[in-house]
Amino acid sequence: MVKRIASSIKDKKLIERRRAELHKGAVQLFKEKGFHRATTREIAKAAGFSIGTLYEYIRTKEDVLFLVCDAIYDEVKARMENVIDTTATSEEALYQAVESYFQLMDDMQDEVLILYQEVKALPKDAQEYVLEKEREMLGMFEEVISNGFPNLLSPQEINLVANNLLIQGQMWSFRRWALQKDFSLEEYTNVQFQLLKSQLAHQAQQKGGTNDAAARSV
Amino acid sequence: MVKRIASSIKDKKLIERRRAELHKGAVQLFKEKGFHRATTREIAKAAGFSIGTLYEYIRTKEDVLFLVCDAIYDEVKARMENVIDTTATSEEALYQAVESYFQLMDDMQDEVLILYQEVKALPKDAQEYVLEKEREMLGMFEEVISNGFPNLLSPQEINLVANNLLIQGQMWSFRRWALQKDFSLEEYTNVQFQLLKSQLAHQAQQKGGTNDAAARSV
Amino acid sequence: MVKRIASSIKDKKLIERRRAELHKGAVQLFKEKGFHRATTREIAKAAGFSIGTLYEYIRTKEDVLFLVCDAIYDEVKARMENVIDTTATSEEALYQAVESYFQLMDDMQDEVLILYQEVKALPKDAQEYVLEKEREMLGMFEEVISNGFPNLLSPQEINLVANNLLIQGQMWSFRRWALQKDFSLEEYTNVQFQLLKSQLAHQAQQKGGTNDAAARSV
Amino acid sequence: MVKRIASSIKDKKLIERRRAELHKGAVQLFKEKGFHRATTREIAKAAGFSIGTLYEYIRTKEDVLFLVCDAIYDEVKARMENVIDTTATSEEALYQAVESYFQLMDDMQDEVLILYQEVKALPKDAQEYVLEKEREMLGMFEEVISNGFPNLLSPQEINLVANNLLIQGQMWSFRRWALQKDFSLEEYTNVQFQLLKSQLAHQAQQKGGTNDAAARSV
DNA sequence: GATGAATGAGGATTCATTCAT
DNA sequence: CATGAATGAATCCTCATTCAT
Repeated sequence: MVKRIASSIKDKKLIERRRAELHKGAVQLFKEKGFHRATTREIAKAAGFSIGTLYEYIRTKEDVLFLVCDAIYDEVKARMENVIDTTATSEEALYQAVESYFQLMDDMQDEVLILYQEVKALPKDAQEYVLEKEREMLGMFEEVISNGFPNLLSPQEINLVANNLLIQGQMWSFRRWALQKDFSLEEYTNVQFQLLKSQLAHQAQQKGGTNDAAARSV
Repeated sequence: MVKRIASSIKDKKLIERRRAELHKGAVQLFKEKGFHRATTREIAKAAGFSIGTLYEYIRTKEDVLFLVCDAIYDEVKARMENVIDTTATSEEALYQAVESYFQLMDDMQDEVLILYQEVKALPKDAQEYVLEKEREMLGMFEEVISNGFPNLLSPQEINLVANNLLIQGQMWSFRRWALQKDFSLEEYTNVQFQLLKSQLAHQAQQKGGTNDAAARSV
Repeated sequence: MVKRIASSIKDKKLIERRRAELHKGAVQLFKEKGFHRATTREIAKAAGFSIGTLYEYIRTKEDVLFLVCDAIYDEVKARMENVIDTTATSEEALYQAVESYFQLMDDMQDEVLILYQEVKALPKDAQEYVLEKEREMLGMFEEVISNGFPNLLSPQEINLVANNLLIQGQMWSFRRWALQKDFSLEEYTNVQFQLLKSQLAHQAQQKGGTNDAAARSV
Repeated sequence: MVKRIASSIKDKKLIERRRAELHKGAVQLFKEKGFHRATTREIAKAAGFSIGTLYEYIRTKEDVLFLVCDAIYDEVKARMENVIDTTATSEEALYQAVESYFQLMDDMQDEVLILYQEVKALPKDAQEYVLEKEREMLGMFEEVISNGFPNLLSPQEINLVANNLLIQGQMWSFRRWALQKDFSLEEYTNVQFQLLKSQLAHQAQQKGGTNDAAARSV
């Protein structure tokens, strides 16, 4: 499942270091000009090395984009894993997850935007790889939801709520023009929370269960 | 606010006809290869005329993209106006609007995808124009919501619910890989409805109002 | 067997004209710098058009080389066909053929040299095509020899004599440094003739045939 | 006339050893890809050392080619000197020389091919050096011919027969596609012998000399 | 109005060579 | 002596755009 980018450099540590520099420069550059308008020379410059050196660490321009996308998911995963307890049975776990996720999307706004706008520029197999990563994220949220509110939602509903949450986080980045002038991140998080709670609480009510977490929590 | 694409052709009818052909060919082509990978020659061919003729109806390649985007919004607007009654005070009006909108997003999946992936390739002023169109859409939904459920939600909440609905329609297209294998459009619409209703009903309940539409409707 | 080079130009006549210009410029250039050292821009310039125009008539740099090689064989074939009578049963026919061939090799010295030095730069399939052309040439000589001196030589001997003649013509070009300071073309032709005659005459003698053309002719 | 390739290494033995490795790897590589398509990195790898080390033993890529060409002539010379007696006055000496030479060309097919296809890639002065080597070879053959058959042929005829023999040996390599499917090396040698003898015998006959070696030998 | 040949700026990629370790 | 990371000039090719017919 892991996709490796070939490099003619032998020193593994060096590859890692250089690619981190590359990632940083490229994100900045892609944010400004987009992937297509950025030339390989500009990418090299932004990363702080020569065009020749750039090509010691990648094979094609598309590799740079993939490197960026891959690194984004690595960081998202790393940060979410620190925060999420997929076995916790409390509603708190869900809220905690959502809050952390929204915070993460706020921290990585530029990266998320790039992800949204440039994936289709990736070669087909890399696109597939990215989708797989998204599916992992989705699975994580589904788990948190179903653990937090067992027996409350149908699998289909869980799936949909997870999808909704996922893109609500991402839209904070790609619809910033619509949201960030009316909401602070805290407000955004709170209101989306409130609406989510309403959904769950009402569902719980419908089920009639009085000992139900969602119902109580409202 | 309306942006006009210059053309050296005088006959208005002809321009319209040609641009319709252009739109159709271009959408198909952009769906397959994306805007950047499509060459002007391919665009001309897909539209059924020569490269020389293409440039009689547009000035730059970006114009083609803008033409496509513009036409999308024109159609969205036309179809939504037929269906939406922004003055209706019934919850039904909202549900009606959402259902129509989701149906529209299903009909225009390819176009929506292009919109999502290629706007950043537009020149800045055209991007601004597209954002304005999105704002109009947003305003429309806000109106339907606030008319359907007066006094139920705060302006901020209305804004957020409208944004959520808008992208829920669009994600049916751009997350089709995650949604369309688990949902038919009808199912998708129904479940999202249900969740929306839950939100509104629960909000109504909180407000304690017994004469409230949302509360009754559940 | 015919290999076509793709072109985006529709006018067949134009293609032919332009490619003739291309051939002429390229031969001159390749003679001076060799194929590898010649840049595509230089090729375009030598042919009298822009780099963009060059690529309207070929797809890759290698195509230029193939075009040149192909044109060489076309001309060789055209000129030899005018001169050779493969059905003639006279020794004169052979001598006539050889003389014309040597003259041709003299006229096309630069082209022959290019052929010798650059074929291996062609893509595999084009190399195969060139070999096929050489085989045709070989067959032509074999026919002239066996018609000119029926029953004198074994097929193997015919094959070898044909090969010898073929490269004796070509070496006039590629070993010019060794030959052209000691021989005029006429001398070279005469001496090689004389040696060839000796071979045939002696073979005839060996066979004891007194009515044999080769024996008498000496 | 000897061209020295500069090296920064002091140890003469080491230089010689390294260059032998280099020669071996390079011939193999050039045979497969040709000189131009082979990169210096590939050359280094084929020789079994690093790119840095390669450049300790040569100064430019062309040096590698020259090294190869030079080594070829060294071996040709060494092997021919063992075999040829340029003072012998017997026809046998010539036949002996030719047979050995053809055998040598068979043994060094790949090298000969490289020589034919890549000399023009050498710098001008190196090309001159190679020509000089060829002239030496030519002189050797001329001597063997004129010693073997004194007074039989004019200097011009000797020159031409020598040239013919030389390239008949080489064409066994560069026209292998035409020859090696119809002839074994032995057959090729025998038939070319026979034809050569015919020439000489007939010449002798013409001269009327009855005590002549060539005439008797047939 | 329509056509398509011509243009050349621009961009991705390669690779011979160097030099610090 | 050996290594291999770094360099950037050089090169092939593409493609948006123009304009004469």
